[in-house]
Amino acid sequence: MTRTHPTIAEVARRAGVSPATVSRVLNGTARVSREKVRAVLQAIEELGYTPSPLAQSLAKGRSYAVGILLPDFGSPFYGPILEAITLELEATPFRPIAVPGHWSLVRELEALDFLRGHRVEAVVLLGTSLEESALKPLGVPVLAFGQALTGPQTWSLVLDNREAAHRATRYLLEKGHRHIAHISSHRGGADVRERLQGYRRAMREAGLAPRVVFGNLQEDGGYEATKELFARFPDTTAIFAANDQTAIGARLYLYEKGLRVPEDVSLVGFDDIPLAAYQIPPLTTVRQPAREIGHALAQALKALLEGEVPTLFPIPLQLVERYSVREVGT
Amino acid sequence: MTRTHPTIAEVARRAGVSPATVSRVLNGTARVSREKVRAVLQAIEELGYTPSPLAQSLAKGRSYAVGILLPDFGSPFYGPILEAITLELEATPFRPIAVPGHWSLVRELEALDFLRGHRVEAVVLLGTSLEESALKPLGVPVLAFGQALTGPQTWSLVLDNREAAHRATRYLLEKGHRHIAHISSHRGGADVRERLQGYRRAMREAGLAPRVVFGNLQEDGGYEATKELFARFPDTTAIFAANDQTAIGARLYLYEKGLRVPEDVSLVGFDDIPLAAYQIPPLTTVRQPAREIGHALAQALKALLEGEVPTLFPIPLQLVERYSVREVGT
DNA sequence: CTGTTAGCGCCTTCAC
DNA sequence: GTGAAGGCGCTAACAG
Repeated sequence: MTRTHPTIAEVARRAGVSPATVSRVLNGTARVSREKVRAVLQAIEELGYTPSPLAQSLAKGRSYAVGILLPDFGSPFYGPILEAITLELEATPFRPIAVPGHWSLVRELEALDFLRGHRVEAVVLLGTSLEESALKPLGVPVLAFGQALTGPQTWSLVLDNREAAHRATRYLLEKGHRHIAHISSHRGGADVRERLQGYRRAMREAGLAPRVVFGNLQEDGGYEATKELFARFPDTTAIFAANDQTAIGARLYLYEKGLRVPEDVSLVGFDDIPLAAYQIPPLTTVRQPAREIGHALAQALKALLEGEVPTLFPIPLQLVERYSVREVGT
Repeated sequence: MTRTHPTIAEVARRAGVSPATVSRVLNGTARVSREKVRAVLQAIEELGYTPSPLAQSLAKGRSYAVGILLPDFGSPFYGPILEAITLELEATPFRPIAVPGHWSLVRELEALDFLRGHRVEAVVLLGTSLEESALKPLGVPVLAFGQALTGPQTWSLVLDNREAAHRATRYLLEKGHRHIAHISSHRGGADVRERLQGYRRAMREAGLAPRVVFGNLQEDGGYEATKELFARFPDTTAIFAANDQTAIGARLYLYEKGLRVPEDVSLVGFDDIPLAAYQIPPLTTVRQPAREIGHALAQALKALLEGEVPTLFPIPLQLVERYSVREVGT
């Protein structure tokens, strides 16, 4: 805050009008005579005046801020979603305050406190694992993605992870695989658990024993989990990973062990992060379209902020067939 | 902004003291008797009171906000740097306002206006391509990374991109490569241009003709640029890409054309994004350590905000040898 | 149409 | 130690 910021009073004085009039031309709150408008505009120009959002918020009684809670700014999945939301919000008077929860529940709660303190008018939750009760004190509408939250003033964009994971596993089954493993995680939101359930169901239906190991949803976790996987189940021919980063970590382990993809081991990811299509071989994965998700969320957000009830029609999850899966003889 | 937020006046009334006293216990501005402290604390607790940063900022005359301008929330390189800075700022009273410039100069200027409007107390520029003159109206200290800016109240964390690119190219030269291409970009900041210069110099010194094509610093641009590259120079045996994303795009093109890495074509990237180590084969690249960069920036920022002069000691750029380069016979 | 008067929620003198 | 005022920059009635 520099002392060099002119205030509305200075503009008023220079234009020979009252502060209220300046405010009026600024906000179009009421008609002002052409002459005064000109004078005000000119004064604003000359002074390089910009209204202080701080003061405006205080006076108007609203912050025009919306909180966006995501796990990590560096996430190749959530980063692009945040980008998409931000882009759409630019055309509105609302300004996003993005805060990372660093994959930790306490951090997420702190972040929520922070947002509450800043009087955000709505909150978007991306991939959190919050309890519904934690949202109570917020007192503002909440939009969740990655976990289905219910409750008053709470809406969720829920994609059918269970079904998609089931389909992905069946896909592997149909390609003739029998020894299919899943790399899940204890970290992450409900979506990750649902993928595990979808996998489990498909395996059960096929009369096969599930083989599940756990990572951290990051590349290193995928690598380690795969190491463990092959130590326990050396005959695994296909891996379905809970997300692309995990799949990419798995890929490296396979590479180092001389196991070819897809010749020796088939690999399926989840998310379709930008880099998935650029893996070697290009990764077959379940696509969660960041752009569309961001769009849907932003639309709902706008509705919410205008006091309307948002419509969150679900986005279909599609398996994108690339080249990391091969058909095997039964 | 909900009407349900208790104010300092309500706390005061409930505690049987004056608002000033509540403020004092809140900020430790002056000694308050033990009893009143207790009463105030209790009232705060019972009411679930949280001070409004808005009002505090207005009253104190400072925003405690710092602006962070980056190209894109989805960037695998800048995202992690933002994450690192944010993490370090959490222990301070300052709150980052991150805004994406979307790789466009006008957007960057708009973002600057936005930050100025919000009275940020300092600005961090990540990978922008702003003119020094654009910073003038900001009126707050600026910290730049990715382009060396000079001027009053302006500091830059400058890494020697030219030298690093020179070394990367020499590395390829020493491995026996002669037909070395560089994929640069017209997009991006000065650092990208400096890499081009470093490459050019190394080639010149070796008496070789440079072969340069341009992408957009994203994967798709790397792919296209490589296509163009091989159309024009089919005998290329090594590619030095201006960043990892470009290298990864190049990698896909090579894969599709049946050119093996590193057997047929060697590849070197720049940045060492998290996924670089997980490419197949793991990508040899010039490491720009996100964590350290974030740390250095955050430290300088703190110094700046306390009115000190920041010390921005340069961070060395190291070539990380992995497996995407092979030695060829001369 | 436009100026005056009150705040928004909080902090900071200034007296007591 | 503590309360009463005044003000941060702006908007929103309220009178003309």
